[in-house]
Amino acid sequence: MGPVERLKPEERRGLPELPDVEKYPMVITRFAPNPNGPLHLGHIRAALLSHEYARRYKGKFILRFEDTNPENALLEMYELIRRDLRWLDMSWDEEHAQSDRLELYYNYAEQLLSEGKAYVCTCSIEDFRELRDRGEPCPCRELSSGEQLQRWRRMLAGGIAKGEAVVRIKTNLNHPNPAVRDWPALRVTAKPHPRMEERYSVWPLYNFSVSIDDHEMGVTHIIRGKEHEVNEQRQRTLFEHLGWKYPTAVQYGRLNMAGMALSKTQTMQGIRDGELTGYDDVRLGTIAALRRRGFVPEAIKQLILDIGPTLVDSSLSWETLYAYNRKFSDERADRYFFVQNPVKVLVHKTPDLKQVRLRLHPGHPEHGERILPLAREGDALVFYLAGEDTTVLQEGQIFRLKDLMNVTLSSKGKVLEAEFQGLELADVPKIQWVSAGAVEVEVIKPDNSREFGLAEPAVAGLKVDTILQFERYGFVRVDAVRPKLVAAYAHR
RNA sequence: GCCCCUGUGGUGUAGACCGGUCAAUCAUGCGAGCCUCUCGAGCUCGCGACCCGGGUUCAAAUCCCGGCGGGGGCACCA
Repeated sequence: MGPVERLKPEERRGLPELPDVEKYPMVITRFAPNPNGPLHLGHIRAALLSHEYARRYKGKFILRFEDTNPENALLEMYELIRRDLRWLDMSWDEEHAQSDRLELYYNYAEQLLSEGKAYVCTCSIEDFRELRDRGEPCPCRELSSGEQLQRWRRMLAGGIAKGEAVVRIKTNLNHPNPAVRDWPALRVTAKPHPRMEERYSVWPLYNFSVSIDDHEMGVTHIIRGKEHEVNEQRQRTLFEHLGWKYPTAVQYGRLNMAGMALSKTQTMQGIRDGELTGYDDVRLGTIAALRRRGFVPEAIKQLILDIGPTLVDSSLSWETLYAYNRKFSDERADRYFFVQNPVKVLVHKTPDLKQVRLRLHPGHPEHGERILPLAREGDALVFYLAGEDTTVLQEGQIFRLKDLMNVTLSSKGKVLEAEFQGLELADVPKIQWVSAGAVEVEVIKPDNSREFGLAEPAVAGLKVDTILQFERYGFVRVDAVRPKLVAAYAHR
């Protein structure tokens, strides 16, 4: 139906246009991770969207480490995060760490205190909350700016212990959401910072440093998760105090991966307890884990961009990720034979064959060939077949050793025996096999369980990080080659 | 409890702001077939959705109201 109408192919896929682009001379976005844990799919969504938009509008993309909590920032994370971004082919035009910018935050804090737009609160958190929930000011709020500055200097000089004082931004005390009222901007911390060590003991809180940096760095579009809705309201109050224009905000919903814990806290806890093997434990949804399993960055990127910046929560299935990944892996991955739980089979009455040469990739002859040598034992050729394949086979059944020969299973006794039938391609079940020079392989499955088997000799020359397909088994990445070959499993 | 967001097939999305061309897009999934010396890939065909109820209108997935469902936030974390 609609024969003419249907021809219209102009259906635009990809991200929607960013709002307000015309209001700015240049689009500037940022990715602002807390270096307290590994990046996962959820973080990457923020990064990828921000990066993609910056590139689309020929703007600027900033990487900013939000490391203002000395309690949980981890030195190793800065580089792991950069690595993950590079792996996903993201480049950034500027890089900052908030821990380098404390003087800047202090200056603004002082300005706000002297202008009566902020105050140093020494109330206990319980007392403050009680007043706040009633919409009433705490006693500290009423003090003169001179007294505020005095308190502030005492904070900076180390005269106030952790938890004893906090700088609050004044807001409307009747704001409908109590969480927004007189929110905290800077606090005293006790632990040394991984980068700055003992140099500072007063650290800004998220909403304060984010606001200042977004303004100072000229960020035009803030793309972030909807869990920041209330934070945005808080930040707007600060922008008003300082007479700044709030950037355009774009929010997206939560991204759930079926059956996968994306939580940073849980991940870190698991690693500490030894429940998980590391940031790249194959059970995790971290970028490091996906990389380890052999997912290709383009697949992850395309999937995330296809989901786009929708405000609705999405729960992704692994199947979808697999489908995206197969598209890329299938093109690139060379093929090899692998038999899980190998079972020995003797094939009698065969021609005198020594080896067989096969293409590395069925669709790409230019990838080259591999050689599978054949082992002989007396008058028979020796093969190893996957245990599961042999249990299904019946005595008398004819099947084909793929790319080699047809045989009939003659005995399923203690040793499996078969008889040669012919070389010509036949319409019978085809199964993978290995013979001489087979290599032991350990496969790490996505649940971190192990499977063992033998692969053809050609895999011995593979390097770590190679992505390949074990035919009829799945796509894997070479995770280690010594002391033995270990492969991490991605998917079928 | 309080503040806020959201609801299109099994899943992820397009369409919604500017109602009609939407008997609703694309992908994935599932089913059938073709192709292929892999249970992978590719090709063809098929299955499958506008949360519910009102209202506005000649006309509603699209606008309004109510209900129900899902989610986020209410840290001296980010």
